[in-house]
Amino acid sequence: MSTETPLDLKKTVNLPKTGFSQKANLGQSEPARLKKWAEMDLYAMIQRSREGREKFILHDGPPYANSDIHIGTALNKILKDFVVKSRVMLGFDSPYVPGYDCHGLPIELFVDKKLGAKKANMPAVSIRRACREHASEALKRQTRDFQRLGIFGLWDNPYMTMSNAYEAETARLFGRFVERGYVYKGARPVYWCIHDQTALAEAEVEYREHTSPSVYVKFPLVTDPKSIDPALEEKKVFFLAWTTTPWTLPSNLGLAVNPIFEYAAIENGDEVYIVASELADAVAEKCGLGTEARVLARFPGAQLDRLEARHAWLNRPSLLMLGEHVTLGGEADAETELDVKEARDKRATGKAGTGVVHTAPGHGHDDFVIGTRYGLEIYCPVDNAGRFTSEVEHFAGERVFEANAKIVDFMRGQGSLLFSEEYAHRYPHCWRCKNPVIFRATPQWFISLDARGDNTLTETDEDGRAVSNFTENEGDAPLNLREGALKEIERVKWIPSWGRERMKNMLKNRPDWCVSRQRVWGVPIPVFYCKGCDEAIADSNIIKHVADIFERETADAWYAREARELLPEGFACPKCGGQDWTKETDILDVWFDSGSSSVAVLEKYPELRWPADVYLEGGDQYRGWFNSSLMVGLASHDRAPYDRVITHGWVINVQGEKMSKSQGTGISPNEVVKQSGAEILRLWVASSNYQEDVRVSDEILNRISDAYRKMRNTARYALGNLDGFNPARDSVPYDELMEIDRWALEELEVVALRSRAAYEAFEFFTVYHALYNFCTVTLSARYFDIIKDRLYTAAPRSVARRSAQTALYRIVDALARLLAPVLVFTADEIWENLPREDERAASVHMAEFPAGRALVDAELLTRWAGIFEARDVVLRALEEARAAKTIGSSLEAKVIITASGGTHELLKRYAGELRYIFIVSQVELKQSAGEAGAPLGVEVVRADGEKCERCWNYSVHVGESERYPSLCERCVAVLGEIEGEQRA
RNA sequence: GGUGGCGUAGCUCAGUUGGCAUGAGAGCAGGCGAUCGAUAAUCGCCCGGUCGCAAGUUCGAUUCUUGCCGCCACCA
Repeated sequence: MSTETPLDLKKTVNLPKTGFSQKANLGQSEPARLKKWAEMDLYAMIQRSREGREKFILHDGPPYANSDIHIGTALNKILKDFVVKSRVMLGFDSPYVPGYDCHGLPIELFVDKKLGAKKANMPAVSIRRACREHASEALKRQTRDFQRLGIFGLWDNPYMTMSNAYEAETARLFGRFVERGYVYKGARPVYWCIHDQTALAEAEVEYREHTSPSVYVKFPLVTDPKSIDPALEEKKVFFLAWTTTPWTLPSNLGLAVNPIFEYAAIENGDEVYIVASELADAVAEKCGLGTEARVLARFPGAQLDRLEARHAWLNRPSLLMLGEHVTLGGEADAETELDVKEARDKRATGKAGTGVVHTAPGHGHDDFVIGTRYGLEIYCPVDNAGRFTSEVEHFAGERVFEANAKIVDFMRGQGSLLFSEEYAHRYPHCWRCKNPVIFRATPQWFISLDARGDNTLTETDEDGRAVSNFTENEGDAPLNLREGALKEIERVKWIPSWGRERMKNMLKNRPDWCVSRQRVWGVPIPVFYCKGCDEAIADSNIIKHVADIFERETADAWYAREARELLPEGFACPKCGGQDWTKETDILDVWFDSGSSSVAVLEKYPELRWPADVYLEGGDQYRGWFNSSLMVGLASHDRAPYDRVITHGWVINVQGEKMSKSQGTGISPNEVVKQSGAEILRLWVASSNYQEDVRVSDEILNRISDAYRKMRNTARYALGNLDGFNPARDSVPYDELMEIDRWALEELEVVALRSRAAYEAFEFFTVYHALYNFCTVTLSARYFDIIKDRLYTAAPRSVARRSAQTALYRIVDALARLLAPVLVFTADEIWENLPREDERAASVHMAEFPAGRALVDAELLTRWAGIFEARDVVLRALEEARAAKTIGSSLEAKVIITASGGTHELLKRYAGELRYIFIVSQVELKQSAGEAGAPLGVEVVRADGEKCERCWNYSVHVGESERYPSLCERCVAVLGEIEGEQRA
């Protein structure tokens, strides 16, 4: 026995100690850590650390460089970051080159507004400069915000669709389409303002109240009526069409009916009208034929295919066509594109139609599509100012809106009008001059989806691999773009899997790709026209020449230079030999720009490669970027530029409505970052099932903050109890660990396996829930609570304590790695606060996920599942005792358990441990003769003996030591150990 | 209107190849309590769901089928 003074009991308790603070203070700590990472150039370090590893390429879809980032943009970028970081930690070389979509209408419109009236007199080059500046500004801000979110990537050198190299490549790729025979010039209806005499984009029209004449027009059947139904023999049969744009009637070339509708022939005196059966009564009433239609015959719409009618008054055929776009009820019925919008808003509010749709291919989108399918001319006898051209009988020179009334009068006089009335509806207007617009076919450049490419690739790429795999058998005609795309869609992996179906459906019915835009902020369509003979020069060699100029000077060269300077020297028109040229004024659709990225980026950055392993974007990109990228991939490499496509849903609020900035329902990512930290936003993304729409609200973010704190505290507890622990020196071999410590490690193994698998499958929400549940239930509520006694009161270097520390160390080390892709900042902070180890990487982001063992000790886990079941029963009993005021703290309790059969055996095996597992002072185990499966009997009484001053357990041995009279036998022994160590 | 998707506790998610733990789980939130040696922490107990609605198939459906409703995206 020592004669020294007894130890200060408080000081012999091993309380947690760590530099890892409880409060995260993310608002300040995150920027500080970002600065540190920037100084050490962590991204480059990560890249170097993975040199030579298998590559995994996520190709960034470029966000639009217009405004500040939106919550949806944040969701997208954070998900991408999860992918890249987790692939790095799975051991891949996974670089990330972010990009920006810089051209296009919204920027140009913004600049228009800023320049105001000045713009009219400005040269295109100046406008483009202003656009370029605007995009640069926006992308700088976005870059700053993305970095603030903890997203790692090549931020110093992102790709920009407006860079000279990119613009040049875009032009070259257009040349590639030309070379393969996919490009043609044709007419297609677009919004047209007859006041400003310009085409308008969808975004440039606004809907306002407008009154139009609503007319029911008779088109006489030319085909023998008895071929439809014998009952119609010898009758005067008419198709009855409805429209609110009578001025498009002179351009009528056909009538559309829905093949799956039933149609009826209704009688009116000696005339018979064909309308949709379901609308027959409504039409009859409207047109004054009585309240009930007299039906002579009924037949399916499909039966009317390709029958011939005559124009309502012109001596010209009007072809019967079948179209799914024909609907019943609502105002969309007999309409051109202009009114279809209306139907969207008002859904079948009134039955104004007839089920027979007047079709003018030059004046409506549906009309155009169906007209093209049936080989009709895209007829548009209306000039830029909205006047009928001279070929229009009776109305030449009339302005279309004024012509409406004249046409109605004319039809009334001539007998083809059955009924007309004024009709109020919403109609598109020019956003600038506020006048109503029309739909009018104008010349545009198209990429054909059905033309056979007549110039298949024969080249090899840099790796010497043949890049043509379009045709499997020599001699077969090459697939066209549509067929090629469908084939590739089959091969690509879609996540979620229904993406394939969706992509296919979209592709099947899509019309040719109109790549013309009548704008200046973009890549010009590099085509020349001969002034002498009007020949269009769309030639891939010429385009290559132009692209090389773009490469040096940006595409501004198109506007800054004369045509002659852009063409090879001495170039003459192959048709007439002329040498005077004009330049095409249209620019390329921005989707062509971004669609070019796989080639313009993946093949240009040395760390990347074509094709990409994965594209990851919102579901709106099926028709957008996924599609345009696929087209460019096919034209350039005969293959999709991606092997996998992952899509995410939209960010919506609690009511399930989409986030809207204008309605103030949006949550700004920058606000969240400022108030709560980027970690919270990232954790929110991880917690959500992104494959569906993702909900966000203040409440949800608060929950996430709570979850963050819980995980942080869990890590902090482990770190605090590892103070002074040296893994190399103090670790206890696995086989010598106490069983509950092994249990914790087995549970860790299960979670680690699960998380790894979830990362591999891009199921981050599974990672989140697995890790969060592990922290709260397995660790905090169970393991940590149970080992607390041992950690605090056992001798610091005792095997018992080191056993727990060994487990804690491995757990928190693994936790940091597994959390790293999500909690980028916090995981790194945990990493820093782990006990030093020589081979530890400078940042958790250079480390890999825990390797994981193949085998888990399932038997051990099953045993402990049984123990914890019993524990739950005991805890309930303790709660009752607490309510009865028998005990307060659970250490004041002694638990008497009665069990039978297997349960008894199990508990007996751990008899010595039970008091620690239940966190009570004493446990008495009794065997009952009850049948197997009988409920556990639990009795709770006051613990025997006195409370030990040091460990707070109750013991009958307190007071037995003279030196430490207030201590239990355990603590007396521990203090002896400590004193021994101090002497040594 | 077309195509695709979603709908399990207040919130985020599990789960059910249709019953074989017949009583649908977890965490958070809420209520009550314990502790005061993870402390702007920690632990426990309790409350909470007619698995969107309605039919059908079946001995039996939240799970299968159909229809409907609601919400979202793309498109017309």
